[in-house]
This record gives sequence, structure tokens and C-alpha cells, in this order.
Amino acid sequence: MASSVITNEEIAKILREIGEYLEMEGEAFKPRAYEKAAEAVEALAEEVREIYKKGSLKALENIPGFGVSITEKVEELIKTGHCRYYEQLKKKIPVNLGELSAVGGLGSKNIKRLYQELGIRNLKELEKSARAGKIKNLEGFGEKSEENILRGIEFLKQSGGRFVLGLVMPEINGIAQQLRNLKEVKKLEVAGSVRRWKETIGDVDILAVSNKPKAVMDFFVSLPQVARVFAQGETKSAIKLKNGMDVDLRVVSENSYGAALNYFTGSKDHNVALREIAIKKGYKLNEYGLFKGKKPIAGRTEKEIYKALGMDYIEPEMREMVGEIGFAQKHQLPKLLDYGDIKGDLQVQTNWTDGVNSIEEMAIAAMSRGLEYIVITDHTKRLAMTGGLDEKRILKQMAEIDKINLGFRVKGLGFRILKGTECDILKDGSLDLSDKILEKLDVVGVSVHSLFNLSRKEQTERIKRTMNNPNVDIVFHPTGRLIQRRAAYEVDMDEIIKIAKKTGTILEINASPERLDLRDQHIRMCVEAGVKMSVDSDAHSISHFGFLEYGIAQARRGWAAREDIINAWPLEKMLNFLKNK
DNA sequence: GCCGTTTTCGGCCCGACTGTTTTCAGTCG
Repeated sequence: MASSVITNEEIAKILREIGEYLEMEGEAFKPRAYEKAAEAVEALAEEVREIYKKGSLKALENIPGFGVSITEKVEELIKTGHCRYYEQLKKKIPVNLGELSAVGGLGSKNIKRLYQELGIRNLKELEKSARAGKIKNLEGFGEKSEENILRGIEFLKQSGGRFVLGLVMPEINGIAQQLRNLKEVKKLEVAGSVRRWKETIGDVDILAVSNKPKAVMDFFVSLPQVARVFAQGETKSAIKLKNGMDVDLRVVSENSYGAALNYFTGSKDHNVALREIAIKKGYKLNEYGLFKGKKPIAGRTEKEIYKALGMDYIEPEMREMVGEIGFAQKHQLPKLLDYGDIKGDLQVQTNWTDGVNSIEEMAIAAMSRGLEYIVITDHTKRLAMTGGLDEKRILKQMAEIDKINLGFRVKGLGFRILKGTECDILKDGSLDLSDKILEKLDVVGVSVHSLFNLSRKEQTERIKRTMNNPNVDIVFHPTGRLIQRRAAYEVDMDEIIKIAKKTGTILEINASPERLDLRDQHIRMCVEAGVKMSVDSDAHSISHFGFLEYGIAQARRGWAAREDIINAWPLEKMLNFLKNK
């Protein structure tokens, strides 16, 4: 039989849909089991088919949430591309679950009823029935339900449902600040996936302390950005913004603030695990606190809750149910890289190629953000559309950098501009600049900007070859993905990490909000393998240095400590490390 | 269907709000 090339995304989708079908059947716990397995697959850095290829059934069973039954079904999917169990379920209720359950407010139970009573199978048919006024006549549905469905469809059409964090963060911060400015608000924090710095978010959860919640809620639902109000109560309100993003606001008492912050920060699975631990200790944990019977044990701060549960405090970026609970119980959590730890930026573009600002402008902007140095890494000639540098122009740029540095020294500024490149990797893994030039640079970064469709083997070999070049220091944005726009190219990251360790090559955590490349699971693999990384803004203008924060957050999501990130080290130590490659 | 300091059977997180209902199911996080 032809071997199938099913991806993790496809496997997760099928597992999740099996869960939804089982929910329609009224099963109580199986749906959650399938959902958990789907989440585990999505969190994997490695393709499930590769795990199976290497370790067969045994290796699959080691995936969290995979028992006998799910392992069997996933094996079938890998081998044949089909799962008979899934297809049987699908035959009974042949609907496009992905489409329909993306409609807000519409769950499995109602999807089933809409199919059985109106024959609705997909978004288009749902819209048609809703517009024809057929849904409101069903028992249990009504005018409002029908309206909500239509609005849900409208939203899906324009947004796709999730937002890239870095693109919506300014608006979120703006709303949070307006709320903080109210005299009725004593304390306020953005929780949820925003606080965990997930790369994309589905909605925003804001938490506040106030003794006049009604005034806060009234202000919140009448913000000018509000497109509609879903719910307005004393403790909880929910709105949709004009850009399509949902925002929830919860108001709690001071005594519950820590418990609520913990609860609304999630992740959901992390919270479930905490509650289970609470139960085992004879407590009950909810958003109001940790209780023994009716007696409150903890709740004002998150720290006291973790402590009462016998654990160390867990940073929000780690709360993804990827082993953090066990480490916290054993008091073995790493001390994460901090937001103030980055001393310099190793990838900066200027107006010599596709950047907006001059070398000097970029340097001054970096300085004003508290950085001690930047590396100028303009593109090379193969990237013709950016005006990439050839040997002659990069030599000229190096002279220019010397001149600016001299000017800084004269003024008594300690800031340094280093010479570098973002050199294109050619098809065969050779480079777009000669070794003679590369030798003269302080930092050599290399990037794949072409031939994204090479086979996994060719792409991996291509990048490996550059890493074996002693002049190459860093692989920039190692997987090439653009969040929500372009998938990563096929590359064997296990192998890349192995070679990085062997050759002392740095792998970049590109902080640009649409890249965040390496992704969190790959960072964790590097940390475990002892491979060093850098956090770079990839700035193309002076405002882009602000991206570093997203890169630091990403590093923290991958459990990186200061010693894992070379541009968190003193400059001389970093340069020595690169020299000794 | 998974899982194990409650361990191979019997549990599995908990509460707010809505909409359509006279007491609750569905959805969400």
C-alpha cells in the first residue's frame, strides 16, 4: 500500500471530530478523551507519522492521551489515510463539522438537531435555512438563536476566527488602559491566551477588581470599538469589537483576584489539572479561591494558590499542560529568560536593502530601547527584489559602520554596531556571499528564502550544509513559516538540532509576530539538546524593535533560560562563543 | 476512552450566562 503522508493537523482534526460525533451520541467522557488526544497531537513538534516510522506502535502510545483505542485509529490513519470508525460516524451525520462548529454558540448537540430536522450539512445550508426563518421554528430555538447563527456566519466569513497576537495587541492594550483609567477600577489585567503569549488568540479575557461593577460594565459595553454586546451581567460581560474580536470582562472581588486570574489565564487543561490536584488534597478550586469545605485556603494571589497546592509558581507562558505541573511539584522548573534580559539584536535590516531606516537611525532607536548593540544584517544579492548586497556593496557598508561606530565612540556612547549579513542559502546549501567576505563579518546569519517546496530530505541537507560552514553563525527563521499565511517548509528539525549541537550553530527565535520561528516546541527541543538560540526582532524599521518582546515570550513558552539565549549574554562572551564554532 | 500517591476499576473541573423555558439544556472558557 502506498504510504500516506497524513499531517498532524489532519490527524488532530479527525480525532477532534470523532469527539464531537461522540458528544452528539450523548457519550459522557469519550469526547473529552478524543479532544485531549487531538490537542496532544497539535502540541507535538514532530510529525506523528515520523514518530510512528521510528518507533512504531510503542512510540505512538507514549503520546499523552493515546491509549489502545486511539493509537489503533491513528495507526490506521497513517497506514491507509482513512479511519473506518470516523467514517462510520460521519455517515450517520454527514455534516461539515469544522465549518459548523466554528459558528459561535453552535455546539455538537444543535448541529445534530439541525441536520436531523432541517438536513443542514454545511455553512451555506445553515445560512440558507437561517435566512429563510426555518431555524426559529424548531423547538428549543427561537428568534435570537437564529439571529446569533447569522451573525456567527457573518463573522466567520470576514475573519477566520483567530487573530495573530502581535497584530491585535495594540488595540487590546488600548482597551485595557481605558478601563484602568476608570476610578471604579481598582486593579485590571488581561488574562487568557494573551497573558500566556500564544501566537494567535481566539478572544480576549480581561479581569478586574471593582466595588462598582455595574459602572465598569456599562463603560465596557459602550466603548466606541464595540460592534455588539453578547452578554452583560454584574460579574461577566462579553462584547465583539468591530474588528471581529470577542472580548470578555470579568469583575471579581479582591479576595478572589489570584484565583480568578489563574482561572481565566488558563490554559483550560492546566486549570483542569490544578483542580484535580486540589481535589486529591481535599480542596476545591474555582475562580473564587481554593477552599476546604467552605473555608477559604487561598485566592488573593496566584502564588499562594500554587503554594497551597504544593507547587512552585508557574509562569503564564508555561501553562500549556506540557509537563509544567510535574516540574512545579518537584520544584524543578527552570528560571526563564526575563523580559529585560536581551542585550542586543542580531537581525536588523536597513535602507541598504528592504529596511526603511538608515544604519544610524536603527542604532539610535535600539539604544533608546536600552539595547547595547545591534548587528546589521541586510539581504544578499540573490534576493534581488530587496536590492540584496553583493560583495562590493557589503564592503562599502562595513566601512560605513566603522564610521558610525567611531562617531559613537567620540560622543562617549558605549553602543556598538556589529557587521553582519542575512545571507541567502542557495539551492545546494552553498551561500550567496563568498567565504572571503563572510570571514570579515562579526555575525553571519543565513536564511532560506527560496525553493520552499524541496523534499524534506533535500531541504534538510541544504540547511545542514550551510551549518557545516565554519563561517556560519546563525540560521535565521529556521522553518520559514508565516503564521496563518504560509506553512513551514518540510524540514527534519530533529536532524537540524542535532547538527546545531555538533557544529555550535545558533538557531534563531525570530520575534516578528507573524513568524515566531522557531516555534515553542522547537525551542524546548533546543533547550533539552543544549543548542543555543538568539532572540531577534528582524526589524525593518525603528518601530520593529518592539517585536523583541514577542520573541522573548516565545522563548519563555519554550522554557528557555538566560543561558540558552546568546544575546542575553554579555557581548564579549557571545562573540567568543561564535568565534569558537 | 484514558488513567493511576484513590492504580487495572471507577472516576473524570466548575460556574456564568443565554435563550427558551417554568426548571433547564446548551455553550463557553
